[in-house]
Amino acid sequence: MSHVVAIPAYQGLSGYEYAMTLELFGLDRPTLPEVDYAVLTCRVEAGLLRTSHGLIVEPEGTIDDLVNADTIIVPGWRSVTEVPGDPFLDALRNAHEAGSRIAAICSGSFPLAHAGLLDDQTATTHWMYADAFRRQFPHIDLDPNPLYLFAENNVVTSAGSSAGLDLCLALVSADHGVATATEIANRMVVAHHRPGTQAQFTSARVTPFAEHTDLGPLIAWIENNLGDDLTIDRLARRAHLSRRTFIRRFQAATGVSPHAWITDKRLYRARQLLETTALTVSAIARRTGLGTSTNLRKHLTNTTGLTPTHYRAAHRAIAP
DNA sequence: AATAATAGCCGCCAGC
DNA sequence: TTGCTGGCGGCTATTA
Repeated sequence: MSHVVAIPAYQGLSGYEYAMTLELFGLDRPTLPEVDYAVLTCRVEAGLLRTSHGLIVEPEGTIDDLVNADTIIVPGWRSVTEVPGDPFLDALRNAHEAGSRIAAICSGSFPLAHAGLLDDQTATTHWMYADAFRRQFPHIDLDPNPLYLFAENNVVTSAGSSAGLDLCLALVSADHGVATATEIANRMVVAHHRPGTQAQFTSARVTPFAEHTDLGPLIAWIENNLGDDLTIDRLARRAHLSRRTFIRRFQAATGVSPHAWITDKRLYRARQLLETTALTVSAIARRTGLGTSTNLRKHLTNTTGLTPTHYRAAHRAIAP
């Protein structure tokens, strides 16, 4: 009997995540007979359903079908403030009660949280929504770092958009083993199966507000001098602040500690150099302030899961 | 892969 | 009082 994967559809859902889930679980793969998923899209709200970008979707099933699903994949919910209607929340609760595995992509974790399915669990979501999530659900332990996270109660949450693909592959892996998941990943031409523990890409989250603070000029200077020996003492002196105050002010401005922020920037620069130049890894490490190639390698694998060589190869494949 | 040295970080608290 | 500062001590993370 097929393993039923239900995808609830509502007004303003994420079309990308909806389609990605359909593609992964719905595509017929005759050469992988053991992979026997039956996808059922389920209408949660009445009327003409459009994705956040206006695509019209026409689900086959209804909200009542959720309870019979083996797995439910909840694509991005339209709002971090709007509480979904009770019928949807009840359906999620009933399905969970009945033993369905429930997975959320990106802001899809919000309906799960509203339904109480994440109470006293550890969950994740897109890093941009982390604050909104924590404010509304203080009793849920939110970890904004991983790509996806299996809670203890048969519920899984994941970070933004593409992390949903990693999540879905992880589900396949749980159902049919790593080899099958890898095979599917290869067919979808997804470069690699990334582990859930891999960090969400963080560079973007740290700068936007920083330049409007009193440390703005210093932060700009740091970005232009990543190759220098940037110790806390030197930076504090340059800012005419004590060590202690510098660290505090820096965190207030960027949200992360100086060292974490600088390493993030250095790695980002290193990635650019790996992509666009033929410099040796050691040279890139030196130039970006990461020091040694070993160190560069460590940070790169932590964040992307790829070694420098593989990282280069992956980008060459796209842009020779 | 394990280790030792070093630097970063943070709670605490007194002082302005 | 409140709020920010910054020195100290020591634990933790990072690096070589």
